[in-house]
Order: sequence, then C-alpha cells, then structure tokens
Amino acid sequence: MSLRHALLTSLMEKPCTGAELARRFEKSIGHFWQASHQQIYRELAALEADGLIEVRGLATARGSQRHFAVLAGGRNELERWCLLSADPHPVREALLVRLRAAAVLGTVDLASEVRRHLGLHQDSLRRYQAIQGRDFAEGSPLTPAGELQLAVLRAGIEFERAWLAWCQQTLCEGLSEKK
Amino acid sequence: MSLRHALLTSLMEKPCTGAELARRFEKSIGHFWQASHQQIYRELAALEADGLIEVRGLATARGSQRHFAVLAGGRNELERWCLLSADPHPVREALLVRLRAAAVLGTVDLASEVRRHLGLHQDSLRRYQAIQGRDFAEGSPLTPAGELQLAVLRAGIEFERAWLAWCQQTLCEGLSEKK
DNA sequence: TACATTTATGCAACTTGTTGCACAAAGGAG
DNA sequence: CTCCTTTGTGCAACAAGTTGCATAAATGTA
Repeated sequence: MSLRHALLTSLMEKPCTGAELARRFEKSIGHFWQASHQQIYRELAALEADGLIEVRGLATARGSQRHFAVLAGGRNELERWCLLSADPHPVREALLVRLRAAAVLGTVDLASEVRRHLGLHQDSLRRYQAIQGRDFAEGSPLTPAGELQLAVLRAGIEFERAWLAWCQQTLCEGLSEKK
Repeated sequence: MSLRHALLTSLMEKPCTGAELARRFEKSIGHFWQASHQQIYRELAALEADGLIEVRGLATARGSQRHFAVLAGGRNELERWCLLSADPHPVREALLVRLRAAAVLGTVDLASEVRRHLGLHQDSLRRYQAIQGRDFAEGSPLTPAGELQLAVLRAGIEFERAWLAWCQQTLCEGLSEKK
C-alpha cells in the first residue's frame, strides 16, 4: 500500500494535478518508487473516495485539470502508516535468475548483458551524484527535512555503487562460457 | 514473467514436486526471487498446460505428490528468455517513502526503524557470508556453473552491505527530529 | 474560425503477487 | 485399525502493477 502514501507525501509537499504527480514520479520520487499515470489516477480516485484528499478549484469534467490537496484525514493516515514497522523488500532481480539459468543451461553467455547493466548503473549513479552536487553542496547546513532527502538520495547512490561493483567483479571472474 | 523461468531453472537443476520447489525458493532461490507455494502451483499448472514441463510418475489425485520435469520445449523457452535483454528492476523501498514522508510531516522519528533495518541487513549479510564460506572456500577451483552461483551470492552480499552502510551513515547524521 | 496536435483524465482487461482457506494423502500414536 | 497431526496440493478472492486504448480540454497553426 505504499503508492497511496507516496502520493500523499508528494501532495503534502505541494498540491497539484494528476499529470504533475506523474511527472514528479518520473523525476524525483521515481528514484525509489515508480508509478504509471493510470495507477496514479486510480489511486487518486480511491483517496478521494476515502476522504483523504480533495479536489481544489474547478473540477469541470473529463480532460480538465483537477488539483488535489491532502485533507486532515490524509495527513493522519500518512503519519499512522509512517509509524508502522515494515521489513525491507527482498531483492528480486531477473538478471540473477538469468545467471542461474545460464549456469544450468551452459550454452548462454551473459557477459554482454552484464556489461550493459554496468553501463546503466553507471548512468544512474552519475545522475544521482549530479543531483547531490547541485542540491546538497558540501558543508552547507541542512534542515532536518533536507537531511532526510539527502539520506534518500544516498540510498540510491549506495545501491547503484553496489551493483556497479558487482558487475565489474562478475565480468572479471571470467563470466563467459567460451574461454 | 520471471517466476516461470525461475521454476524452469530450478526444475532443470533437479526435477521435483511443488512442495520441494517451495522449499528451495525459501532457501536458495529466495535470496533473489521469492514465491509462495500457491504461486508455484499455479505457475506449474500453466507450465504444464503450455507443454513446457510434464508430470513424472503417478499423478493420482489431489493431495498426492506430483513430480515435474522440464521438457525440451521448456529448455528452449528458458534459453530464449535468457538471451533477451532486460533492464534492472528499479529500487522500490517503502522505507525511503517513509523517510520522505517523515521529512514532510516533521513529527515522525524513524531512527529506531532504521536501526531495526540495520539489524535485519546485518543478519542477511552474515547468512550469505556463511554460505559463501561453506560452499565456496577460498582458492578452491570453480566450475563455470559454480562461478555463476557464486556471482549470484556475491550480489546478495553487495546488496546487504550497501544497505548496511546506508543505515549506519543515516543514523550518524542525526536522523532523529528530537535533538 | 477550422483543424491538428499535444496534454490531461480515465476506463477496461490482463498479469502478477498475496491471503485465506479447503481437502487429500502420508505417517505416527493409541 | 482408528484417530490425529503433518505434509502436499490446490481453489478463490483480492490487491497491486501493466498495457492498451478512449475521450475531453488546451494549444498551436493555417
């Protein structure tokens, strides 16, 4: 049920329309939680039905912009959910299934695929580091909220670094079957 | 569609029953792909319907053991899927949503939750390292298949290490709101 | 103004993962 | 042998995520 709470969080940061939310999910929130616009509209409808958010301004008809804002109930719900304890999501990565499959097949070489992933993780890492350099320059004082945002960014960086290191080491250790 | 291929892989390593697969998913495969027994039975039925696996031995009725084995079509399907390129699954971690929510709420302290996650990641890391020490002792020569299995294990280790480091640094940087 | 393009909203069907339960068989204890 | 527990199989309902498309409004252009 995190999409609901990711939406509430984003709307608390700044009330906006569904399309704007979708854009934000692509850019910032999407670094740790993704959602398509269809998912977003569906969940916005549910949130409205549950009285956790409301439409601000003119809700004329289909196709016209609808601005949403969080109600008191929504804030309470977000706080309640935040205080629950929840275990980390386990790894679920198809590439690892494919490695294991390659091991049992013996006829598939995944070296180029690992090399491709290495490049993708490198790109992500650089993107995150660019944001860090831009928004969280060295030595500048941080508000408590800023510290939390930086922590989220650091998670992305650690994560990408870990995969990057893994790809490199895996390639070094003669991944190819055709030696 | 990775569950299907994880099952094919596991059945190629060793044909077995649904319950045995479920146990293997809990132990080894579950480190990078999880599935409940209900999911497994459902997918086994689909695989059988598609002619990719077959029942070996006596398939009497409900409640009696059914042993499955991969057919040629299944092996081909696994190989085909293995050769497709697929992007890494993006991060999707509720704790990060909660951090961001805490940042905007300003009234929630997630320090103890981060500490709890730190402990969980520590446990996972130790478990992986124990397996590494047991099955892949230093300097022993590895078959190509063994190298791939070790690579999968290393992924788990890198991943847990990254989260561990993140938890530690996040706790150091005054996560608590109540300073 | 008329028309085409882009943006925003949204439905419907499908796939995948989760939860709760039910029933059959196997195996042990009396 | 009978009862009881455990193990194995499986259905059904639901929740969450994905894909494809439809329609309305806003915007640009002839």
